[in-house]
Amino acid sequence: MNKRQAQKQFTREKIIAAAKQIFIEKGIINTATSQIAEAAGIAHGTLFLHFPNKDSLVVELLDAELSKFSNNIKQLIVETADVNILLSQYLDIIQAEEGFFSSLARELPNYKDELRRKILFRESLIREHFHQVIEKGIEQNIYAQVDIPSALTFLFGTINYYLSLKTSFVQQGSVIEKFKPSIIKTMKDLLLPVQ
Amino acid sequence: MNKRQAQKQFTREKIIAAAKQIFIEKGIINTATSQIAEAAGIAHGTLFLHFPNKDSLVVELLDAELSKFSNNIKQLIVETADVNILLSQYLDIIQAEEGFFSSLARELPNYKDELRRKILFRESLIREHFHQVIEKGIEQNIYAQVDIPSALTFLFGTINYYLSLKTSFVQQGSVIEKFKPSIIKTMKDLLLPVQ
Amino acid sequence: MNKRQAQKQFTREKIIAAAKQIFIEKGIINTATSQIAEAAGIAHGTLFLHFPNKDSLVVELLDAELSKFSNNIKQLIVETADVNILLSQYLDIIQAEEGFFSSLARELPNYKDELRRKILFRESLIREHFHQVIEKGIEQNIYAQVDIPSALTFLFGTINYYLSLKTSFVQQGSVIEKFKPSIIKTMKDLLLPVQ
Amino acid sequence: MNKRQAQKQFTREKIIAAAKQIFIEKGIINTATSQIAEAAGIAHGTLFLHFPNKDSLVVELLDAELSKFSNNIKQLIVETADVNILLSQYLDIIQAEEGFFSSLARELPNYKDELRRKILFRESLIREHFHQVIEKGIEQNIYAQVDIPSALTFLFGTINYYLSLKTSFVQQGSVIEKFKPSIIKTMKDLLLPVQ
DNA sequence: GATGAATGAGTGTTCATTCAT
DNA sequence: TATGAATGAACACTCATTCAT
Repeated sequence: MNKRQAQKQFTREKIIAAAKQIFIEKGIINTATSQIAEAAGIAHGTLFLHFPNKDSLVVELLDAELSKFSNNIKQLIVETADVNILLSQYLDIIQAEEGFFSSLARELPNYKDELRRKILFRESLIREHFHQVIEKGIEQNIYAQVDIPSALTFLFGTINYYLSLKTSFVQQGSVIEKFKPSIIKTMKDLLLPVQ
Repeated sequence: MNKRQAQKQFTREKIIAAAKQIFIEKGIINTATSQIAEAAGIAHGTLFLHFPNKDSLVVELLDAELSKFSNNIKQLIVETADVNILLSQYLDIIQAEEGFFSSLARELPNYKDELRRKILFRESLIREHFHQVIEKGIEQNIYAQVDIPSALTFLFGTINYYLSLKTSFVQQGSVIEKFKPSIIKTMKDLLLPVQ
Repeated sequence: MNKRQAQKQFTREKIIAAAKQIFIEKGIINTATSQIAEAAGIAHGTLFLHFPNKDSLVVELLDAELSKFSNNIKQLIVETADVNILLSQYLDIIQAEEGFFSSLARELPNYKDELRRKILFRESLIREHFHQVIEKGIEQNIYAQVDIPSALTFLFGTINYYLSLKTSFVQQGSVIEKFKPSIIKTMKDLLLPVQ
Repeated sequence: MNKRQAQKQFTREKIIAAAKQIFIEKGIINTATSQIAEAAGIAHGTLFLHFPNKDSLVVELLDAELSKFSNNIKQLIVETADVNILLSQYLDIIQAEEGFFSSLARELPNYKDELRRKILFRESLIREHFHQVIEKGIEQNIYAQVDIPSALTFLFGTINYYLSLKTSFVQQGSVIEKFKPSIIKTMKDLLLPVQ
């Protein structure tokens, strides 16, 4: 990559970085593209040189971020077969980018169909991993015979709820950190085998 | 109340009614005040005679609606002591106004602090009822010794999740109707006493 | 009409008047709506209160102006059966609003289909009158047996040519005035009966 | 011309060729310079290396094209002394590049003074040829004693009118082809000698 | 000489809110 | 009290032109 390309890549990254920062702070939907450009230290028009429109910037931003996230999760999966540990580590990863996921949870229902589908598809891949681990646990009589999809919707729904209403649950600091024990405990209760 | 006051009250109610309709159909945040006024059959400026700004209309609308909802719930509570029945009826009430609650779930995270607090406070009252019923059940060894607040956050979080992403879960018809059995079943599993 | 309506009407007319002025001076296509608003002495947004978009302002402006023009022509028609007189008076009417017709001739080919059709339809009505007068003249052997539609296209095409390239034909003053004798003379030559 | 100069010349021609194509398809005024560059297969900035600004590209393009056209015409002139034949062949040449001349007719009135003057000067050269041929015809009593400049403005004005409003006269195919007979017939009528 | 990323003023349009009627 | 015309800041997006590489 020559200097030109590097420079372009750098600008693109400045935009993405600024957009991500703003996304975390106040969401993208209610942020003007001019503000994003200003935060990135570039001219307003430059933004549209790198992204044909605001939507595609959002798509790219979320796609990149969720892709990183997915990769982290995948590695995790391979290494553990215990739901509690998996869940604990999953929550840690979310917590590490909690501002991001909180904004995502807040804005997700307002995204256009296609983008929402894209994001929910990524979530479904993660659910799949949880599904397999729980399924094995049930086979081995470690876990109760719950309906796994329902149980997972409870889990993901609850995490989404905490994230989207984060500011109502904590004044500062991490919601996930605060409620992690209770989330894990409740999942444990739900999976507790009948004795 | 004299005639003038009655007239004023009537206009106010027309606005609220129109706003509610629009709120259900497409949410309030992305609806222009002029459209609300038009739907109410009043002049645009009249709206601001009754509400100092758009936000306060939303506050009033939601407050009124949730107040009605709360009353319905309260009656319900008195009459039942079984969580399953309570939950089933609670879901029925939500389903009866699913458009409204779906919009609410979608927009809630984007409301200003005060309004969000108000709405969550109402939710907390309902949680309280569930809490009491479950608590009694635990005392009577009918339910497992779960952490009640956590269990309830799972419940309300999940319902919220279904509602806010309604269009992703069902193409048409009711999400609540579709997932009611699985919600009830999973809560049952969660409360299942160790034997 | 109460004061309110009168005021609104007045504003609308201010916009139309300003737009017409600008239309004459430099054309509407290359004029920003903000400039039109400024010239009208109103806020930029006000313009869109009276016209849903720029196009509809142009349509209204042209429609109103051409309608006035048509009415003038109609009266003329009734009163004369001599092509030379008719043409002379027709040119006078154009000359009276030459700035307007010059801009129109310049911009017409660049208008959207629908608007262009509308305008050409009005022109066709006028052609119709000329057609009838010439037809009668031919029947009475006053005029040569020319193909009337073709002859009229020559006439209207030529007038259009002078108008659209006005600034190339005269530095100041009226093109129509300048070339009126030659236009009339040439039409006369064209209609001159074989003797 | 060394290799570098040759290369430069080649690039310049690529730009002109691409610009011509676009000019024919949709006109230059409403085409972005970036699109022209893209069509030419060069970088956007390169365009401004060869032409100081968009206008001068248009000037060059039209000048070159009209120069070729003029040469064709000149040859024609030498070979014929009959207006009908001359006109017929003139229309054929226009028809052969009708897309180009249609765009030109549409955009001409909107060009800056200097460019318009340049183009009209070329037209005047062609008029000159027609003038001479008609003049001779009049001397030989083949044609009526019309005012030649006026008659020619009728001719060129009419052709311009057909070209600039081409899409209103034909849905597809050539306007010139369609109206060639009537143009020739009407000119004949106009030049018909009094007997 | 060629590149193409960057610029920034400009575009048509929207909308919560104000205020004279 | 009710009206609705007016406001003007804000929005996403375009484009001729510049200049470091």
